[in-house]
Amino acid sequence: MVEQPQSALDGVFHALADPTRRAMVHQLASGERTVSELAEPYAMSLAAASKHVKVLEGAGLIHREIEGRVHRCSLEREPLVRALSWLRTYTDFWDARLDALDDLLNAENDDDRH
Amino acid sequence: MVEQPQSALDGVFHALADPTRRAMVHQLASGERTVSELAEPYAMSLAAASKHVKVLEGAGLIHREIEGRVHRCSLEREPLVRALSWLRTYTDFWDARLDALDDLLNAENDDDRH
DNA sequence: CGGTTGCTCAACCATATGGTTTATAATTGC
DNA sequence: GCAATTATAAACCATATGGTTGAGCAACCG
Repeated sequence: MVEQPQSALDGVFHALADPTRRAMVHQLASGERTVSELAEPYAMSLAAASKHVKVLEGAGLIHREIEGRVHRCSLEREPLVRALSWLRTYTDFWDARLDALDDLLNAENDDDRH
Repeated sequence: MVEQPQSALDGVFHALADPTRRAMVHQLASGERTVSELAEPYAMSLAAASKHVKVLEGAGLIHREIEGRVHRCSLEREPLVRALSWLRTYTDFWDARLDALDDLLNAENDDDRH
């Protein structure tokens, strides 16, 4: 499988597209959790929750530390930052466009540089 | 319960999970595009591209203006901001944890809250 | 008018996804 | 050793997704 820089975002956004997985991220934000702990809030089998954890892990969003029979999961910041950066590119661009419009509307000078 | 409208994020993250759709967002960042223009760079049928546009529209990421037979699409900022905010919650939280750790390492007091 | 363009819709197909249940492996505890 | 706990794997199912082709429709053009 050829991993292109964009395909990393595929996994991250896809992982975050599921409300259960986002809720798991939320849980992990307050500290490490075992798979059982992550699964506990949801009306689904442990196996199903385990799959969600696997998707999050595959996207790099969590790190798994195996301690005996317990799998302890923790949040990884980097993929979140990468997704954030991607989004910011476009929200910032929009801001820039709005700013430019604002500049035009409030124009004191017509300094037109890019 | 930080987030009730989680289903809105479902659509946004799902839409952004596809590289074609992210590329379309990229195209739209530099201005309005017709469906044909959005479809042109990709090795897929217009119908397929049209579906992608529909997904983006369904997620609220683009607005469609019909001018005669031409559908002119423009980027909507708000869903991007919403996704960004969601992500920032967790990257910021991480920062906070690192800050807290930093505080611990430099500890002068054992303030023990989270 | 008739042809072409821009786009969507419908039907279809292969694969992915999210869930289930049952089975299995490894660890822990009595 | 045996039983319970923690978690994954495997098989299965329904639905969603992303693509195709072909039809159809409205709008522009000559």
